[in-house]
Amino acid sequence: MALKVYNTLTRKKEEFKPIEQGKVGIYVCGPTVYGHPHIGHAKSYVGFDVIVRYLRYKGYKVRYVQNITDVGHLTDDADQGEDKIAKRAALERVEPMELVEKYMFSYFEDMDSLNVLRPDISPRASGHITEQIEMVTKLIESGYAYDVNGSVYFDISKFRDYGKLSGKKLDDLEEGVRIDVNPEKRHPSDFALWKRAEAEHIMQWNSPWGKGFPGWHLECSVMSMKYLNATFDIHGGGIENVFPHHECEIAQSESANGQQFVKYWMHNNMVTVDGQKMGKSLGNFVTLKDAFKKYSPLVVRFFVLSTHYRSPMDYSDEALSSMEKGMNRLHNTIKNVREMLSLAELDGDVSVNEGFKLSSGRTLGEYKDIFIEAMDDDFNATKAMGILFDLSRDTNAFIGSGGKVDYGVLKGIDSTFRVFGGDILGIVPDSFGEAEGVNGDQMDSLMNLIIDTRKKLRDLKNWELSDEIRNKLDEIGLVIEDTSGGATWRRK
RNA sequence: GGCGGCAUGGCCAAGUGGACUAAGGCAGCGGAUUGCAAAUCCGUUAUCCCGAGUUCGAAUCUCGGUGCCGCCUCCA
Repeated sequence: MALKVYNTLTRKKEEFKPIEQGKVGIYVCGPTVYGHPHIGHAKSYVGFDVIVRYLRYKGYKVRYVQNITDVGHLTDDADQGEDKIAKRAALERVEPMELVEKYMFSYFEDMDSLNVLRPDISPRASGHITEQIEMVTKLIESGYAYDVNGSVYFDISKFRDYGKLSGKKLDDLEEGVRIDVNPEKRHPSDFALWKRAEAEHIMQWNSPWGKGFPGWHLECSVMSMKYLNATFDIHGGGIENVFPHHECEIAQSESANGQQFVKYWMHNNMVTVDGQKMGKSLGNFVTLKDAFKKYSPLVVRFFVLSTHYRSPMDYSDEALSSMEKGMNRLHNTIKNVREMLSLAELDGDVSVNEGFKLSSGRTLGEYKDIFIEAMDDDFNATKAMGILFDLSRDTNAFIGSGGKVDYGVLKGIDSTFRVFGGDILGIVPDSFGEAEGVNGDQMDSLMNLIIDTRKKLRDLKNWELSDEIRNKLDEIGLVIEDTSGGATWRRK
């Protein structure tokens, strides 16, 4: 079975073949840290998290680089406008780098909550000014860029392939210009590699062209090539960055090196909120911190994965709460399995039995096959998640079938959930933690006491009181389930 | 105006020519189980926006509509 990846460059699914056998270099456009991360960040970075996790599962040694943009991203991509960081810093009355620290931590905090693994390198644009200046120099020397009054622009007419990623033609672009053309540019689509800084601009560095700061597109080229290679395997990002950002990255990188920049371009789709585009101007931004007040981060992750990474995702309360119920059901199955298993393992080691035919007719080995088949098809985590639900139903039927349970099968089920649900999709925790502030053992003892007491009441057929206890516990979020084998409890 | 994408059951969402008599989740309904609940299991709820065409065969390809969305300005 071969892994297939949809490549924006060719607009086709292609078999994934890394440049260097057994290794993958992947660069994903990171956030511009001038505000708290929002649900769009979750879609993007959870999506790529699963991609990276799966590549590792497949045995690749992956180096995952994701930048932090802390300078140069203007409020207007036509190279006018203000620097987003500087603007926001002025608003919050802090140093730009203070602002950057604050929101970078906020970003990592939320990503950690979403169970997104940290990139191997999180390079910051402001930490790579020297390298960026070097690249601009190289482009000027080779005739791809020109400097005007202390700003340097990339000369788009020198790069024949401009538009190969986005499918745009230069002629068409000129037509639709809705913004004032910067008179310094030779062609309206020429883009800034280096910007002259006005005296009052807070962030500026010395350069051969005077004081200034790097253009936004430059950092990604410089940092990806520094930590990966002049040609590397995967470059990812949001679909809205295909043009102009990634197109410009290609132009400057391939001009500088005379070789292909990226082999596979991967783009994830956008988020809408209640069917409407989420945008600053529309004021319908959902920050992750807000979402987490209502839904656990794992629910948000679950929700993100319920839509394929290349499809748009609509955020709504209805969708989130239906996901929450689904996730709880899945987790519940796994909790039951682990409980039974831990009891069984008190009596000695259990060896895995993968060959057992579950009631769907599938064995665990077959589950593994179809799961991998789904993931191999351009990381179809949505389909893969559906397979986990199939396994959940099979598991429940297996547990509830009565008679003696083969613990080897249970152990196989548990490890299947751990690897596919946990390691790869990141939606199944290693352990289901206890509520904070309450000692787990104490809580268990307390609940066992209540369960024992209720059993006595129920033996006396005192339904009224035993039901009252069950209902009251339910109200405070503790669910008692009376089964033929005795009562169990769980948190809602 | 230019370029690109999407349209699947009540809702969300996989599936891009033949095991689809269309996954999975949520919601609903019927049944099993239960003292009653809960949980769980079983069954049940769609011919894939409209029209024409290609094909032995189409949700899946082509053309023409209709609707929505994205990029070309902010934003992952």
